[in-house]
Amino acid sequence: MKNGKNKLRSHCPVNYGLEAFGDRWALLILRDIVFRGKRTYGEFLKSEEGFATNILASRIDHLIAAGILQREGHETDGRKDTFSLTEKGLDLIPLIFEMVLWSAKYDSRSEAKRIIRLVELIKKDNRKISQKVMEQVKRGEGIVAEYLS
Amino acid sequence: MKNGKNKLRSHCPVNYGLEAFGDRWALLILRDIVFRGKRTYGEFLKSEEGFATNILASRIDHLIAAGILQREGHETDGRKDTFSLTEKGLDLIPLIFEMVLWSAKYDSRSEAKRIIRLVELIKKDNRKISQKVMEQVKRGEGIVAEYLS
DNA sequence: AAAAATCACTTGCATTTTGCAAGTGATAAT
DNA sequence: ATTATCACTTGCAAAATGCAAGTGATTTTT
Repeated sequence: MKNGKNKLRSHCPVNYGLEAFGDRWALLILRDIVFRGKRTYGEFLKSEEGFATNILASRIDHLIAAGILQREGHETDGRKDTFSLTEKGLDLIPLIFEMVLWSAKYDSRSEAKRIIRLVELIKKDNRKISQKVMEQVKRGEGIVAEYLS
Repeated sequence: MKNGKNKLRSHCPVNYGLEAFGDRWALLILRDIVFRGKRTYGEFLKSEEGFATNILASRIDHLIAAGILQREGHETDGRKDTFSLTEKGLDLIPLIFEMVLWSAKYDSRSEAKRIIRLVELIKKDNRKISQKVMEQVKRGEGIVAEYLS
């Protein structure tokens, strides 16, 4: 991974996206925030895909440098920081949802089966449901129960 | 990169997408096909981001194993193969378009400025324009002139 | 028909990135 | 005061990447 200070290889929109968030681990952090309402380093670390501690730290730094994530001190525990999506990060939700749609269609064992209601809503109007979810995530809720199963 | 035979780390829809096409180079191949109408190894190699020859070969293999790309013999030149998107690959176009939208919004130097018309159409109705572009790409046209500038 | 060029790779090797285990220093809980 | 928890960093082996230099199959040029 390159850090935010290196110049981009190109300003092609696809390449820009890739360099900003298109890293395997970086996108999983965003998923954890959006779908699981996670907010701290320790919570990210518990993800089933298995972050290495150094990689997680470096990806968080990268996302912050890219203006996608922001860090604040934890309200009650001085050891922790709280991470949340900036406006720029929230705007990635429609893209993540398209990814969910695609995987739901092509992965026969997709866990998207547990969020059929949400998948239907994305299919119907991604922009609309994304807007709604962006508000929820902004309030720190993650994907709420109403979309599950 | 892991090859198609390794099992997935998870069937989370986001992770599935990442393992299938969510590699820096893999997505650039798709971009080259969709936006530039490229079809051969040599054409991909010329991309401004600079593929290494071995990486390009391995990513093509990966995309084929993932069922996103397909290989056919070139019509007139026996040294070449022609690569094209499968149905599964074409279905990634809406996702790529969301990426373009996001980059257009946040990269002040985005080359998306040269496809303002297309960006507007995506904003208005991604599904609709994607459908149209899918047909064009299927015919081997890449993004056509009407969307440029 | 022979020689040269093109094309799609593969190979070898140095550099970079990853993944794991084991710290470390700060805060919190007991 | 002592121990645990948390968010990292460090060190190092293993894997992936990037580059240069092949290689073998066509195709083009002479």
